[in-house]
Amino acid sequence: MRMSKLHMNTLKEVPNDAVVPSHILLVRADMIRQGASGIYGFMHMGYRSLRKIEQIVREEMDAIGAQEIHVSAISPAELWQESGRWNDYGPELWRIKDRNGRDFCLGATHEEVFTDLIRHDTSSYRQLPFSLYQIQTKYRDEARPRFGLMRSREFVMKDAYSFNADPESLDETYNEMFDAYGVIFRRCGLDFRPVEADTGAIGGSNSHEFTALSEVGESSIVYCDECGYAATDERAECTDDPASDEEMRPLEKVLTPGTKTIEMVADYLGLDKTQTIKALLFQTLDEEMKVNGYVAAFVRGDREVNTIKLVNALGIPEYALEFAEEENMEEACGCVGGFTGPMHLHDCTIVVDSELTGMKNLCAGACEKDHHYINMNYGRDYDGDIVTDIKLLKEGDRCPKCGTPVRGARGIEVGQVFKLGTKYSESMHAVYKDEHQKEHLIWMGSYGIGVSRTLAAVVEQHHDDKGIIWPVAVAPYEAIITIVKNRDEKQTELAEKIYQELLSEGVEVLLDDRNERPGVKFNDAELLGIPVAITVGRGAAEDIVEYKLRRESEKEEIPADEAVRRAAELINRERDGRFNLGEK
RNA sequence: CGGGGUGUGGCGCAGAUGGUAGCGCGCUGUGUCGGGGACGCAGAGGCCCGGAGUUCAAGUCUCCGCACUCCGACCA
Repeated sequence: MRMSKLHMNTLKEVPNDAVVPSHILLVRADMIRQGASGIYGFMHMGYRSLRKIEQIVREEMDAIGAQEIHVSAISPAELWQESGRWNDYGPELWRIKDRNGRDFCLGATHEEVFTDLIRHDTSSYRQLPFSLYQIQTKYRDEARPRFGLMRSREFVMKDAYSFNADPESLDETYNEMFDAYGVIFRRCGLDFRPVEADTGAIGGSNSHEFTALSEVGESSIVYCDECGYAATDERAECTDDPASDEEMRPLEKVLTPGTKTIEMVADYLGLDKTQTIKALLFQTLDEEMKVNGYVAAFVRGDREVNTIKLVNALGIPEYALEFAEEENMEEACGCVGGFTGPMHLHDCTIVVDSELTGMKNLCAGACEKDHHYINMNYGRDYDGDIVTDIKLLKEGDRCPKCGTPVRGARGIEVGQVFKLGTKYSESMHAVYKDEHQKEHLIWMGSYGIGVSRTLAAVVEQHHDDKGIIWPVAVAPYEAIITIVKNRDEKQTELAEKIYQELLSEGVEVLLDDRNERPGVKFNDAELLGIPVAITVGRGAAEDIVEYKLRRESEKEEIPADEAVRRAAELINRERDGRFNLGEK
């Protein structure tokens, strides 16, 4: 590609609405452009990189025998009603009507569509197992799109679905997918961790998230260096502290004026936070998003409530739980803001973290202004409607597998795999017959990769203050030839020669033949992040060029032939990203 | 959804106390340049987000919308 013909307009200044590096750089390099909040289009450079990621995904899916298809991004409401997700998915599902008023939605994910697709023509165990996938634009009407491609309302996703005869077969496919995901993200040059995850709105029994490590990521994970355990913080089980063997002391109500927070109470009474009970008040919503109940959740004062565990314990979808409107709940349930405890509450579901049942003589709100109880004990003084683990695991807490303190990290969720089990085959009646004519539900798995988000994750992990540093495997172009002085025929001729030679070597190469000053060209080459840069300048008469890799700081003056040879060699070695597979 | 911020040429911004718009970048032409976002000269380009008010007069003041964005909630 001759850059004089390229339609591209790089930006010198940081766009005013971009805050994270991937967003800033992708916009500045004119790889993406915003259409509306959370809606982006891809310009030539960005689209090339996107397609490279797609291609890596495609190759690895094909390698494990998954078959690529392509269905519509629009699906009829009936399918979603059949599975129950027309309601369960919540406002994030982007609903549209046709001219006759018939309901549709833009596909947020395609479990229903794929299940429907195969249920009519899958009748025998002999047809199983198989997997289908597509690479397609997905739509989720996010409450808060942000950070460019990181969380957008329209995004490119690879979604795969497996159809298996039994749980063992599903396990096998799941493991193949899991391994393929590792290969895909390594080939893209990402530093990532697979972690145990919650199944969320997709459902199912078992799930792993692939998290690309990044400070600006929205996922929070914990992992154990000792035993290798890794999970999203919301998913991670917590180990309860051992039960106390203290004697139960008599319950006592004490005056604690103005102590609305755990810190204040603990200070005022001279207690450790572990001797207090923290209350969090929620309200639950029905399908019309109207309040239909209240929940009081209790954890030890030093802990945080994990709302994912809480909704799972309550058996409600995530969107149906939110913090309570305090006054309303006080009126309905008898709690008192800042002084709520597990006693004297009524008309609400009381959820008690399992750890509290073993703790003795704790301090909790008395549901009366400026008063707390001390020496409160589970079983004697209060009970819970639900008693289970609702704590958030934090850095430094004990690993649920081996007890070593875990570490925390942030990351970008670039992929997630689910064992769906029979959730969809049951609601949508997808069955097969075994060799004895007996009907069984099909076991399913679902496997997603956020392709456009992966692009953002690569940039997050590969950039410097000058711009992007693409790994060769996902670079829009692999090499760039910069002509320092366009008017110098020696330079243009040599650059042209190198250009042709690289093309004939199969290298994807940009020739910067624009009538610009060298500074502009160098800056663009670095902003765009092209892995190999060959500069044709004052040495042109002697056939000497400058050879530099974007990811390294040293430049070398070498003969043009050698530059071509070295560029082609490096690019051919790194082009498919497989050289990364040996790393770990 | 709650709380904040911002909407002014393509982009980034400035426009006290109301008087009909300016700067930098970019763009067009031209000349001098040519190894790190050059300089000179000459230009083009704006219903100041929308609507309704107040006023002799509104980018500026008042309401009401809308959009984008940040923090949180939500989502994954």
